[in-house]
Amino acid sequence: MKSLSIKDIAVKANVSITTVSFIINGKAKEKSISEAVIEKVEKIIAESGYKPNQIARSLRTGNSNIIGLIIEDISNSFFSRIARLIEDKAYKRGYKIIYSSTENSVDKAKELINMFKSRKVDAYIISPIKGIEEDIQMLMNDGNPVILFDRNLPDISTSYVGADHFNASYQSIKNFIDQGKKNIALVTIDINVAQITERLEGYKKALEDSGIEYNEDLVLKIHFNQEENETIAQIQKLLQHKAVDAVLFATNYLAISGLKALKQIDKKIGDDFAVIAYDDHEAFELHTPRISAIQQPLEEIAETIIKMILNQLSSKAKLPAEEVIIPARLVLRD
Amino acid sequence: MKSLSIKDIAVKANVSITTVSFIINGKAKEKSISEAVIEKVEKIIAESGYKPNQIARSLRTGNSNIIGLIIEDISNSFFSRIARLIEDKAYKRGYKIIYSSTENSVDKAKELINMFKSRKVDAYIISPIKGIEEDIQMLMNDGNPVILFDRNLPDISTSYVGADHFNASYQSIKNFIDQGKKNIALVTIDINVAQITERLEGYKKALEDSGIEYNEDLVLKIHFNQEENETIAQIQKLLQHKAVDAVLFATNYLAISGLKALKQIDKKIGDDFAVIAYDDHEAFELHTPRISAIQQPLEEIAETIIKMILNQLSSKAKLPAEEVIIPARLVLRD
DNA sequence: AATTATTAATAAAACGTTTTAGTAAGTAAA
DNA sequence: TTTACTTACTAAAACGTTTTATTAATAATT
Repeated sequence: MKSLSIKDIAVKANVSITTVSFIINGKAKEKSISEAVIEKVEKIIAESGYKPNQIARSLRTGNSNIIGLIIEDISNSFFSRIARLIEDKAYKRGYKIIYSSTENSVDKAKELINMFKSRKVDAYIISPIKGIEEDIQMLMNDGNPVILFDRNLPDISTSYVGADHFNASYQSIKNFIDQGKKNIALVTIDINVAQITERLEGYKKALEDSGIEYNEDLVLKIHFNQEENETIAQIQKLLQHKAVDAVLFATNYLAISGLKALKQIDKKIGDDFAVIAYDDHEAFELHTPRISAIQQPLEEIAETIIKMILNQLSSKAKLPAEEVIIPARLVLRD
Repeated sequence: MKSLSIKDIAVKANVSITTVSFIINGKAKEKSISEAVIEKVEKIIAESGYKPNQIARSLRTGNSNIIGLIIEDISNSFFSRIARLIEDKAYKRGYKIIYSSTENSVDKAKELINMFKSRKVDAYIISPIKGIEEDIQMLMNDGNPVILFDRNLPDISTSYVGADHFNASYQSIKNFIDQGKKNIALVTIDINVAQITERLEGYKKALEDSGIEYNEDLVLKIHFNQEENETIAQIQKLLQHKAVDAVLFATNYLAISGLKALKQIDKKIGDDFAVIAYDDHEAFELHTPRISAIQQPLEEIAETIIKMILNQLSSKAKLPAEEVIIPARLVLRD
């Protein structure tokens, strides 16, 4: 019933708790425990199926081998895919992930940080939202490794990994222009984070560089958590009333709403109307016609995050904040 | 730097650790601590931002307020959506979720169970795979609440929550037959779990009840983790060489592969060829034509799981295993 | 006046580890 | 023959809580 403790093993082997602990932790050699004892204890451990209590271990050592992952919403495919990759890579290095979704709520994000803190996670991977700068700063002051990803907070100096949103957006618009598009719309959200504003900046710069005047009416900013029906209606209005010949959607779910919008009105994607989505989605490959998309290099982002975390964990000194910007890829379809 | 402990609070308030602990845990009244002391201590706690160390707490009390969630793959939308719902509902009741993906590997699943065990999670929610029956039985023997979902293990008596796969499948095939379909195919996977075999049984029974003979050539069993390209090729072969006039895909990712397969060959979904997918997906609503799908009641499943877990957690005695089968819904499109 | 209850608090044990600081016995060096 | 090292092992403290048992003072009851 009750699970075995190190003491039970010690009694069975007729040695001290200390000795068992040394053996468990691979310090037997270093602490000059005899071969005979090592073997005996290891045998007993294997036979009994004893597993050290990680909680007691954490309490004593102060670390948990757990990394906290805070994202916006695990049911969004961008996050679930990256979570899966991070989980995988962390697992291979002996770390577990606890994740939780903020749902874009500052309060929930703060609560999550507190809960991770009181569970003594070893490091934090956060896709942040505005309003938690102070909490993040406190984590760093306390000496915790913290890596932001996807979104960066400008007012705070943290390590960050993300795609080159500005350039990806710039290239997409350039691509439209090269195809001869004149009235290029952008459908984005009204969230004030770098990752989103960069997409707008890329859009503006590409127009400017090609001598096309920026027209505010062609930029639709969707309220970040409104009902999808309203979003669809707004997009329909944008696309019906203007001579729009190309659209960049700043997120994949906006693009999905956009495609739903198009289904209901008389506007077909084709030679005289082009669409690109930011962040790929299974539906785009399947859509008729197939939808072009900007792919963020998920694998590379996850790998970089884990490497940076492990670096910080293994270095005693606090490392300087490091920003890694990874190019995104424009995948043209049909 | 170093975080505050209950001792720091006790010293500051000039009371004992015990007193502080009673106050933190809402036992002040019951233990007849005076109003004055309660106020003083609470003020100090609020001002200092002290948060109890959950690890120490867990070590002492033996529970963690954490529920372990073991699923196949968090990047699969069925699981990520259900994970999100479970997380949400658990959170509202004061529980946190740690999830991890098994990737359909027995070894990884066993490891995960061990890791949850050594972290003393309070309960387990598992979408199981064959081969871990013993480990699950051990969890239950140790008195842990365990709920299986999505898939059930026949050889073991556990609480289970899942959709009525047999009937959903049966209804779908009936629907095809009512439309006059004669050569109805099933594309499924070669995994031997109840949830998948029930879909096959529903298919067979519906044919039988309508006097259509079961034809093995119309059932394609895909190897569960093969390359998608091969899957697509196999589906194409099935659909090209037979006079197939309807297909039920037993999972949403098989349906997606199927739609990709159809894109490449000369077979259009329409009056003389119908398709239904098991488990809905964003892409289906968007596809031209829109794809009919069987929707599992995610919300209801998640809610039932959490209720059952909380029930088991709050009851001292071990409750008998309970199976809840929830009807699924066939959503016909276009 | 002596006993019993109540109130308001606390000391100390326990949870299961890791790790520091030993000890005791044998070996090598002086 | 001391002195110093090495080998093989262990006792006990510490991590930060919760909880049981206890105390001391005051109030209520006989």
